[in-house]
Amino acid sequence: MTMPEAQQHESKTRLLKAALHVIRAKGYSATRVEDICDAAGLTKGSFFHHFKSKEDLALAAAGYWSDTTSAFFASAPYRALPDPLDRLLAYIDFRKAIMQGGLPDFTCLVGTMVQEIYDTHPALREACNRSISEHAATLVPDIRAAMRKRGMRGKWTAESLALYTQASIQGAFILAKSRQNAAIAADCIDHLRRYVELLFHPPHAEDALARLSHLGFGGKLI
Amino acid sequence: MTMPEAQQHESKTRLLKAALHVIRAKGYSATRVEDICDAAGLTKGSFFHHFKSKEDLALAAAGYWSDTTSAFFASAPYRALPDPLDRLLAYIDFRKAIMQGGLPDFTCLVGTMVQEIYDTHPALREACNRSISEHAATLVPDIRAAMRKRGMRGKWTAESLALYTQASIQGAFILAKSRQNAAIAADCIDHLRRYVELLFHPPHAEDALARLSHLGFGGKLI
DNA sequence: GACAGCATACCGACTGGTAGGTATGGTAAT
DNA sequence: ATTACCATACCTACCAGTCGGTATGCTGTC
Repeated sequence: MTMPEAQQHESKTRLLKAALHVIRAKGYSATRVEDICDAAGLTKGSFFHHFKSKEDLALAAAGYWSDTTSAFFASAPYRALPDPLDRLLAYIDFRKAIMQGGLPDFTCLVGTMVQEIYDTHPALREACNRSISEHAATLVPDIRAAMRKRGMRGKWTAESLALYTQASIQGAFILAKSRQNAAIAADCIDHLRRYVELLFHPPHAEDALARLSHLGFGGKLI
Repeated sequence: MTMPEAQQHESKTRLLKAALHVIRAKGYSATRVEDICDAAGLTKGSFFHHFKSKEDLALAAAGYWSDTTSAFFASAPYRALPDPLDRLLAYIDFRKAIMQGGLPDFTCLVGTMVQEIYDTHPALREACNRSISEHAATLVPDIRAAMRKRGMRGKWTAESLALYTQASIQGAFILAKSRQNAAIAADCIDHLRRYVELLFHPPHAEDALARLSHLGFGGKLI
């Protein structure tokens, strides 16, 4: 958690917001600090007054990203649902619903950056990792509660499922970028939702029996 | 498909192989052509003799990547399995098994590049897209055959499932990079495998009934 | 088989533009 | 008047791409 937004000067948050957009469009290495200044309507004087280097800005941007996104999800309406599994599924639906506008508008800043810098900028990598891991962690209580509610005896943990949702979403962004088309990302989210449904809502016994009879095992149970 | 490897001069493939490794470690924008030359043990003179620009190299690298990976998977032992679903699951197991060595060794070149350049290098983006899409397409016949074999009436298509496997794998790489640790990627692949199993091997009726009874619906069927 | 003629392959110094960062100065607020 | 904020001008390292040059073939011709 970085400093509350209200205390930051407007220019600083303008630079941060500009950074989010430009970096998501061009990647970290390819964005010049002047690109960010232009997008923010400021100059390098202002930039280097608020940030001591380009990497310092990236660190601040990762923190800003974490703060704004976590506030965004925490206040989303689906959070009010009473059932934990419903909340988890609604989270997935929400992730799909907010894929609006251009790719740089809904794509993940830290997922984009970490690919370029994981081997060369350790501090920045760790900031990205924190952002992803903390977001995933917000899903864990609901997953755990849903598991307990149905007495699940899985070979997987709530933590690993939470991280897997993030992997699916990040991968969906990569496909969307490669096709320059958000539709494929929505398809991926559908698969992710289906996975969670299958994990927690296994097919009804009717279906299972029908399927067994289709395979030649029918009647054994009855 | 680019030119057969045998016809290319050794130095050119040395540069291409070096590019695969360096770009996967540092990203496209941050790799200097001299980095690639150093890794290949050659000089810029040789580089610009074989490639007319850095982007030209990246295009060639994407083609080389497609060629070598598709040959690699086509000749993998699991391809000999008779059942299409077994082949699909074995593909997933294989993807997990080849996650060995450092991250730049098993990570995806085109998935890494496309994040940086999708908005600024259209030709390169398209090359990355071709590589991903063609690889995904190799899974479609097996998925389709497995669906037919069990008379599946899914709301999803073989193509979308094939692409989703790629999204999961790409996302797993992002998590692995952010944690500097391949183990998390393996966990993600386990979830992906579980999803495919659940899609094609729904739980046995015994389990389903047990679960229903646990929820208080037991006995209705019998 | 020797030699001319030419293409391919490679080297490494050089150039020109670029971009991160600095130095300096000006303005408004406290 | 001191400090925070921001703009302009400037510095300098870096890096994609160039270019002159060398070495090594390969091909036909006498």
